[in-house]
Amino acid sequence: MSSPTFDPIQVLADRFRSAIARAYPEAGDSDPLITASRQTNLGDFQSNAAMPLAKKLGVKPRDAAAAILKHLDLADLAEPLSEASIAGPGFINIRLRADTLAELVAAFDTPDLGIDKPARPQTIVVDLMGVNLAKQMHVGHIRSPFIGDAIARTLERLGHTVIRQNHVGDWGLNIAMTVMRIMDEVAAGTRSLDSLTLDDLDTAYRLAQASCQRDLAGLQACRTYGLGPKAEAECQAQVDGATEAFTRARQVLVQLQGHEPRALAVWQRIADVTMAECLAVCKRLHINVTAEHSAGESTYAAELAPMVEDLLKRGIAEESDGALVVRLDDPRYGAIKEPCLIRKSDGGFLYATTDVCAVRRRVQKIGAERIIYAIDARQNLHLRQVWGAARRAGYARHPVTGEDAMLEHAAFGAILGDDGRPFKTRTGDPVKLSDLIEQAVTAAAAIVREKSPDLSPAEHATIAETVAVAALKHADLCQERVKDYVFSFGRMISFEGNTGPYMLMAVARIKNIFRKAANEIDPDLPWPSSPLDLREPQEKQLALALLRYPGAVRAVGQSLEPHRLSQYLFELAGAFSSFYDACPVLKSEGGTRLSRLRLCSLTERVLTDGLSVLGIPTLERM
RNA sequence: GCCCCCGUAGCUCAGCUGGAUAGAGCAACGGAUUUCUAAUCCGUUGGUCGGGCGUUCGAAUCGCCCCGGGGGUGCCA
Repeated sequence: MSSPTFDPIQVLADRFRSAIARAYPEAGDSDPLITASRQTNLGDFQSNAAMPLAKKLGVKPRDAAAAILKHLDLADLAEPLSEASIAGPGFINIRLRADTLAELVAAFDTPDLGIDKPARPQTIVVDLMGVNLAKQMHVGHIRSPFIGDAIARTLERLGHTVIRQNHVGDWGLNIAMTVMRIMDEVAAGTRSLDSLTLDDLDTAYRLAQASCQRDLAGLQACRTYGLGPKAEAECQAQVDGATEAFTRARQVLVQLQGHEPRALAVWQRIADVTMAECLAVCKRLHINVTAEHSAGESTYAAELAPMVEDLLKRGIAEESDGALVVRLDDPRYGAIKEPCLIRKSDGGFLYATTDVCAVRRRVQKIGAERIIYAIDARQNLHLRQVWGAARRAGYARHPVTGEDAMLEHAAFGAILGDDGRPFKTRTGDPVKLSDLIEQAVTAAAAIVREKSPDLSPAEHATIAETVAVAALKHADLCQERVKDYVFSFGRMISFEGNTGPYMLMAVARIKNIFRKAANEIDPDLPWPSSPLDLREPQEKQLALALLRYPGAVRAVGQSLEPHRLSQYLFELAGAFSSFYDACPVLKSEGGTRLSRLRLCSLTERVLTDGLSVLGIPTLERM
């Protein structure tokens, strides 16, 4: 739990709780309902306790507020209370004393910035990537790792044990088709495995898909409309060819399943090429996903048949039209009409089979008490089916706690273009991720060169890279994840408003103050521990904003919505900008300067820490 | 058909377990710079919170019914 020493809401809640208990002993334990005031002209905090209390006891709300006030002693914390502190139907407004606020900020000024370890850390699996072999990464792939990594970092920051899982799509018939295609090309001497690139694979993947796709509709049309023997023969040839290719692809899949060395070598090469690119992108975007987080579908392949046997034997799975399903009508399993299909009538397994198997491994072997899926919102039904099946099978029951793991979908919407339709290039192709990053870096570089001409080209390059990455990630993470959002290159890279560059700028300005301070001021000045003197309104507002940090991080841990932290950080940066404008730091003197330096330092630490929790890198200067 | 998600200012979006006159940013307009980065700050203009009914002292928030948009829906992943 949170340490009560720095949190004004906790401190006030304690006082209100006892005041309420004295004013209305018959009321029992009543929530003081302390919140930060929305209008700062009325106060810093407010209690909404009087209204529900009055209702419960059948008295007038304002009378209840007056009674609470009568028993409330905040003289050491807040500015004097009076009748005027009661507003509207019974709100009680509180303004903290500057010295109290200073004490709270000093208590908050610890290495962990008010976020202490949980009494019992949880083991949490975050499913956050899911790239597919042989497919070029495009913008559609980016939300999962952005959001998933931010959630993972948040939970780590809160003291939990987080296991990232990159659920790589590296198995199944689609992959076998590509393996077949590459094997054919190698056999024909048109392809060298050594020089294989992801672009090559992307092309091969698409060609392979097409070659296995039987155009039955076309053939039917030829016959129906009598398009002539030639057209019909061509269509027939296509269908025959596709049928043959499809059959061969199935054979390749069998070879892969049997670890046939030649097919497996090609598969391994495809996996290596894809993963190298994927992990390089992660590294460049400061996404904490590395090789050790890979848990591809192929690693579950051998477990599927025994698992399905287990389900069948225990009567959890049943046959239906030749297929094997797990029914989920029971409310305990989600009350889902559509059953979870785990084996096709031809004996093949489906992605649901693998996903059920993944729940089992994550809970039974990894020990997950909570599994979070940072996955496209469209997968919601699929996930609920998988969870229902896993719970029904007992796979979700934690071996130690004996309780079902929490299974949560951190769903996200699509990235749209200006036209409100899914973000595509002018030609209609998906936007390649590497192209998007390059474009962002180029745009950032142009701005940095213009704004900071005094820096070296090497510095420009470094800064542009970081600004671009921050802009991209921030543009995604500042939005409510479940909604679609409109991607705007100009808005993202802008320094105005709630953007990555604006946030980096706030950090860089503070760093700049300390750079100057180191030159112009005795470096031994005791600002890190000097008393805070919060006399200006901007100083108070900044202090109040700082104290909200732990709550903002916890809110993300609970809601799995990183935009809440982003929103908070933007508000903190705004409070700092107002402070920066109104309160000179280096030009002030004595205690004021020391106090302001400490305030700056704290702000910088919170901003940097908060951005790092979101996975956004910061800069010393820009 | 059934299920899920979304609808807040001209645009892009916040709005916490229901709380006061619904907030930011952009755009528009007006100010502030011999200044620690003006890449900023301060102010003005702008909204029947998709519509209705209900619960409540109090609803953008909770419930029900509509309207509009998107998505999913047994043998692809």
